[in-house]
Amino acid sequence: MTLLDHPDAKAFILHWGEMGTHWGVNRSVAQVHALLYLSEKPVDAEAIVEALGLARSNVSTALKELQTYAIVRRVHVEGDRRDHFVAEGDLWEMLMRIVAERKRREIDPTIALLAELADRLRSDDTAPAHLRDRVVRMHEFLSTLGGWYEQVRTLPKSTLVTLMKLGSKVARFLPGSKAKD
Amino acid sequence: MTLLDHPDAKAFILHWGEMGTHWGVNRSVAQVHALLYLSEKPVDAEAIVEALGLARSNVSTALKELQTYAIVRRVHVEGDRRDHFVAEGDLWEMLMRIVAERKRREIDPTIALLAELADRLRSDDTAPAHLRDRVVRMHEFLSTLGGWYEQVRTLPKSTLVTLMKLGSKVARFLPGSKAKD
DNA sequence: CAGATAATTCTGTAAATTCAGAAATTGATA
DNA sequence: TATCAATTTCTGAATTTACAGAATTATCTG
Repeated sequence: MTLLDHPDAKAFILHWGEMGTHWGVNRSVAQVHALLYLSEKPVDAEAIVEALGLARSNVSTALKELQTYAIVRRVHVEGDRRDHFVAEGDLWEMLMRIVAERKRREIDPTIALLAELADRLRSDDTAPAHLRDRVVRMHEFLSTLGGWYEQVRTLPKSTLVTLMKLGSKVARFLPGSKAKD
Repeated sequence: MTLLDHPDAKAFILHWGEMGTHWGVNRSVAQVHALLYLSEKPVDAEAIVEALGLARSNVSTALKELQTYAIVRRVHVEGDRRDHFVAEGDLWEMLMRIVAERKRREIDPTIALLAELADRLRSDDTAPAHLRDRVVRMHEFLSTLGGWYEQVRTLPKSTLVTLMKLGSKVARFLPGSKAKD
């Protein structure tokens, strides 16, 4: 593969793989994603195998995982019966989808558990007050954060980008703020 | 330890430990943190060992790690020469510190690498245009995100809480928005 | 300063994760 | 419906990571 011959492409892919391992995604998954992200055209599984030196099976698993994150999709290339794959090119979109999936997998179940614990502790006289307080607080915190996320994700991307470009200047527009920096 | 006898405390700690493994922190570190978070009083290392059934060495390592995140600190308890530890109780503060540390450890080096790659690709005629474009875009994206974070973290916590409670309603206050929901 | 206790670092082992190859399945074509 | 390519699933091996215990270093007390 010609793309992979480029040392900077290789550096990107290797680094991306390491990043993955620090963020709860396995190295192969992250590398496959990096390769697809850099690639101009849809790539088939066999080409990924050759480019990254992974086993066919791993590539298959990685592609499946990336598709559940919805940051890679299967496309059909005319005159070729093999499946080809492309990565989401819009980075903002990519980030949103990863966040959505991780929330679904990990945060939501955590909130559910905390709700249960908090609920039980509230009606348990024998429970140490401090324990109750801490669990309730954590539940409230994550729920608030989750609720905020659910709201913000409904905003159009353009609004989000505007907000981000504003940076700390958002504060200016809040009601009750004397407009200064 | 009396706190740990409570089944809900145990459930919290175990779940927190699993969460850790999905977010790039090892189980012991997350469990020690959970225990300290739930505990009313400062806890010494030996007590943690007994409560969680970990080796003394692991507890030592975990405490060190939590201190580099600055979400646990050492406190002195009168009349006891052993070190005792307490977790940050303000959850918002806790989150900010974790984010800060992970950015420092993982995001900043990534941005630095991308800057280097993007720079080299810009002055490399032989590089595929698409590769250059993708790397440059990723660099810009992460830089923007990083810059946004650096700005937002300077805002007072109260402002941040206000912003969060506002949720999607922030959009209303942006210049050029016809105030509706 | 000697003895004791606490804390950290080092090292071998256990556990968990990742991954390659084999086997099984799917699905397209003739 | 038989065949062949493509893809996925399963399983054992290899690598990596987490951890317990031993050894070392630091700190406190009398």
